[in-house]
Amino acid sequence: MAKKPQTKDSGLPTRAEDYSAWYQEVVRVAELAEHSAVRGCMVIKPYGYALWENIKANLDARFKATDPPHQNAYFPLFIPKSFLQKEMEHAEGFALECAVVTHHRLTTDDDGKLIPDPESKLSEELIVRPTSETIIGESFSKWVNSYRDLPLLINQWANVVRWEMRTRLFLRTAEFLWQEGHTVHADAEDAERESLQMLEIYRSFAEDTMAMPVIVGRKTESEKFAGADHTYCIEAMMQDRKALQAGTSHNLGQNFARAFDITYLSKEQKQELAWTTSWGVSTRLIGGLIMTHGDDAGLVLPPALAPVHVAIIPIRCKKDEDRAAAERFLAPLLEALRSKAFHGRALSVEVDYGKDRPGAKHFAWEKKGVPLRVEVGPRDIEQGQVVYVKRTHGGKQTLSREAFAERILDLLGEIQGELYERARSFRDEHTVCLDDRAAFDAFFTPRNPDAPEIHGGFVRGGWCGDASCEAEVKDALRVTIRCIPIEGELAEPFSGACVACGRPALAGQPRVIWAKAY
RNA sequence: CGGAGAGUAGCUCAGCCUGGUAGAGCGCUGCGUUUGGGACGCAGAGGUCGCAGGUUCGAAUCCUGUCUCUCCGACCA
Repeated sequence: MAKKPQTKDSGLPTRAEDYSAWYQEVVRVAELAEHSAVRGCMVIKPYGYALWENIKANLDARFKATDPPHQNAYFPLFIPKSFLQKEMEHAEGFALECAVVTHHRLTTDDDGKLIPDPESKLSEELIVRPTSETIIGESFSKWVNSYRDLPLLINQWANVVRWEMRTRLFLRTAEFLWQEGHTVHADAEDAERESLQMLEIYRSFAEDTMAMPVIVGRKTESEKFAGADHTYCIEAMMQDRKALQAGTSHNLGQNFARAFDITYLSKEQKQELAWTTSWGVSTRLIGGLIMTHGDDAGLVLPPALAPVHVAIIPIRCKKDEDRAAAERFLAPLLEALRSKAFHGRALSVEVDYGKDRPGAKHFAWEKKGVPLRVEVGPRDIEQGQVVYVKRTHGGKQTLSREAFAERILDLLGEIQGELYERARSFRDEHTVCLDDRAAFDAFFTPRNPDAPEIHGGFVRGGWCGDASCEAEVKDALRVTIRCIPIEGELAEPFSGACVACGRPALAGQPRVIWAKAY
């Protein structure tokens, strides 16, 4: 393992020193996940999984709250190879990273070692799902008969496997957890409406719940999902100024309906080919959360998703009578706090009666990103007050016990807002409009190529629309077009030149977002 | 999958060059003293040195193979 530089404050490498080491240490010290014995796969630990459960609960409610609502279902982990064969463009997109099941039984060889039983070779190999369009398409072709069956709006929460060569906890693992929505529509307009509706849910979840600002856009041909007509996405900027695709929504057109014969009888008594969409977000969002809000002291969590909202650290609680006094003082406070809810979730409050000294407890909860830490000592009990520290600022404040209980939702709301604002100004500070290739190259080139410092960001620049131009930039600088913005000022048409080649930018298209990406 | 680095206690690492049978700090357990931002004393537990072969009287150390992780590329949510 590479040597990890340490700072004496937090024991963590700093982001500026070594961003990658910082990320990995935050995942470790916050007890989110660890590497498993299986190559490329992670163990998600209870605190990390609690975060995922909160993400899941929030999104699940949003999916079910649409009109008409989406419903959850579950489809098999294994996909017959022939299903992938039916939509080759899609299959080719995943071919390089598929796990293939070839046998269904083990036996022992002459040395007593376990081997796949040659007698048990499958007549048709099974692919561990890298995504489920094909197997769900097969079901949908049976479920959809009439225009009355449409729209069909299904989501599944599942694990998927993509045999990645290079993995990083949460950001890219061979197996990951996600949700994948799959829908069927009577016409192109309704499918388009659906893919945009789900994109908007992702945007508001990212911004309102994760406090992570995103750019809403469309992928270029070369970046879109294989098999889709077009792909929408939300793109966020991490603190190393690289882009993270945080969610995607695909309008699949009639590609999968054609491959899997998803047809319906219309009102006009005609057999019609349906239109489908798919959309998903994954445990990668947790990586995004870490890299959007984390600081050199560790994880920082938005209150809307934090597994623990408030950590209470009693001072002097080892002796029975001291602990009893603390418990008596805290009982009404805990009751008041736990009866409240933030972003639809009851407040989670932990009292740390552990053996460590108070300072050690502060550091531990700070590393875990808990939004508010509260300190209650004998002096506070005497005066009926609590001392609290916001994770976003660190200064100690004092409030009466009752006032704190009354203010709690405001405090959490302030933290939620501060995190969003901080992330948005960071992104805006590192987003530039450029029209000149030399400036573009300089922007994306580190001063020290041997140990690249954090550099670059988002460039808003013109694009001629030519894929070979994209390829040339990617080859030269590892910079790609993250998206073509479709919302707000960013989506205003641009009539200048392509920042890469100087030819006129595509008419009616806005400046596109160029960046290095995860 | 290419290039580079690294696998020794839960974590961070020393020991390897020059072979002689396992170390430190932190963490963990017990007892005591402590407790308002990483406490201290005493006593303990914990490692077939990534794995498999080989050389040797003897391997953490030398050789071969293999697996895994990290970083940089290619590919990708």
